[in-house]
Amino acid sequence: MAVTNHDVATALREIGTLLELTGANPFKTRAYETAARHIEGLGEDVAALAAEGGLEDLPGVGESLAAKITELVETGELAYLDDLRKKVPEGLLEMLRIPDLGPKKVARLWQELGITTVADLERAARNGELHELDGFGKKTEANILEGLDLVRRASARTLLGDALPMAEHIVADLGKVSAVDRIELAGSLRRRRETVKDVDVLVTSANPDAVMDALAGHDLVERVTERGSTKMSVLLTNLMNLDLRVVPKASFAAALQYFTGSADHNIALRNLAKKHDLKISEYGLFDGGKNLHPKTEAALYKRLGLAPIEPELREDTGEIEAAARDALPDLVSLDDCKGVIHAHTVASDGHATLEEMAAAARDLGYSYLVICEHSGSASYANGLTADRLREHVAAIRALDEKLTGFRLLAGTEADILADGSLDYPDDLLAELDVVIASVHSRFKMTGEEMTDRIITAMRNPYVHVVGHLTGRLLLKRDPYPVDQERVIEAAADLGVILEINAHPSRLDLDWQHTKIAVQKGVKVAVCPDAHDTAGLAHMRFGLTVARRGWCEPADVVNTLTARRLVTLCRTITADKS
DNA sequence: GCCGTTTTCGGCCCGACTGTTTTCAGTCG
Repeated sequence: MAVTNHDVATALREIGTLLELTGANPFKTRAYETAARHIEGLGEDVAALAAEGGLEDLPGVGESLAAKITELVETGELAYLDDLRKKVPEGLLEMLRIPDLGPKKVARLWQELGITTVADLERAARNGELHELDGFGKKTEANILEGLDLVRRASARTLLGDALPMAEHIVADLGKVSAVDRIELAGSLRRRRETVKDVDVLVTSANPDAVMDALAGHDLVERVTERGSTKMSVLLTNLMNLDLRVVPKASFAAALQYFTGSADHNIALRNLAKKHDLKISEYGLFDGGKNLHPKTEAALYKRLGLAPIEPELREDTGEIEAAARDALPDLVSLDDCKGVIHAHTVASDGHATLEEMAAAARDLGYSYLVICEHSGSASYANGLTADRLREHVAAIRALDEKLTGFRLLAGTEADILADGSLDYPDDLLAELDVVIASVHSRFKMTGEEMTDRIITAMRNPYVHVVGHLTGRLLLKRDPYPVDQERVIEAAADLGVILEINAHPSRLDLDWQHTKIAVQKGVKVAVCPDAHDTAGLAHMRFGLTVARRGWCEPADVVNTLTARRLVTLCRTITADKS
């Protein structure tokens, strides 16, 4: 299997981490991480770029890294990484996951006490061997044991779909506290990352202690882990960490920008500030010793010669350069979406009726809903045989007739069989308004077989949309191997739409490939994959992917009216026939 | 290891908090 951009980025990151553990120059380790990030966000194949000799044009890639990347993509191996792996015990990487244990401490535990695994570490901590070490005290030893316990109980990351509602609930409650002046969610939640490690909340207040007391007493707070005069950390009941920062009123905009991140975006922004002889911190934008106190984030960006950058775009993947040229996308929003595509009902594995789903979609302000049940091969999901689908289409048409001011459209989420065919006959598919084709079985093919399978399905004239392209379940199941770039090329070529499955566990396409797809002119459909009326709210999470993927309204087919969506699908079929 | 509107060498974002320290290193974001 060819070496992908992701493989290269992973290898470079591992080198960075291993170098940290060997006590290398921290700027050298950072260089590996920077390069990894740029390669992961790259819109083209790094192997192809290596073949053309263009690697050194990439930001963060110089002579040395270009040689290593070339070796990796040409041979599938990297001697430098293999050597590092031989030098550094594998268990040290696992130890780094423990809070407050960083590369320096782990390296000392390894070199001075011979600790190479988490099991060694726990035994040594319980035996009181750690506090003998210079710079390690009894408190550190106890914290390591506590951290070990936490790592075992908590998953490292939390789904956006779980974390965001919880964080919004806490922010709303704190907002009612009289000592709170302004309060905003910051960090990766504000950027709407698909999974998050913790919650960042920013507050201005004349009485920080009162705010901290209120947080400490909140129902969703398990215990306080850190509390200073401007910063507090708590462990939430779901074992997520929440950081609260209190800043002066005049610093709010700078602090919001700062604590929203990402770290990479902020580093790039600070470098840009330096070129303007300015300095940025969470307290403001400084010209010499003078704080310019930007009133809004937009004002801060403007002072640096940049158009305002939406939080979802702040990943240092080209947004700063685009802002400098005033070439940022006009991001799609939920309000732009006129209709919902991809919902199930009791006919397959959903929990609500056609009537209930249609009413719920209309109540949310949408003007149409496309019903897409599973097909017969998805027997586990009570998928519809051809005969049952014919009856179901008739029921959808009949209900659509009765509804006023709202359209109910007939679709399917048909299984893509192992050979790339669908399990419905063409004459039946031709009756449907929207045909989504998805892989739900036989995940263990090679990447090449899987990619061929999906592209074969896309060539079927009646297929309008490819569902959840990689089949990933966030924090649970890795994507099956599929060459997403090749599928995107095929979609551009065939005019096929790619689904952004909006279920919080999927968010598939991911935002990185969404960005690549729309850059190539591919349209996307944000699909809640709703199995009940509450599931229609997943649209919100799908939109975060679209926005992080630089989608404008015209890139997203949900912004079309029902009539225009049906016309688009007919055109796709006609163009392929 | 990368990079240059001052630089091909000497920088590399910046600050809060904790714990182990009597002035600071490590970690985190």
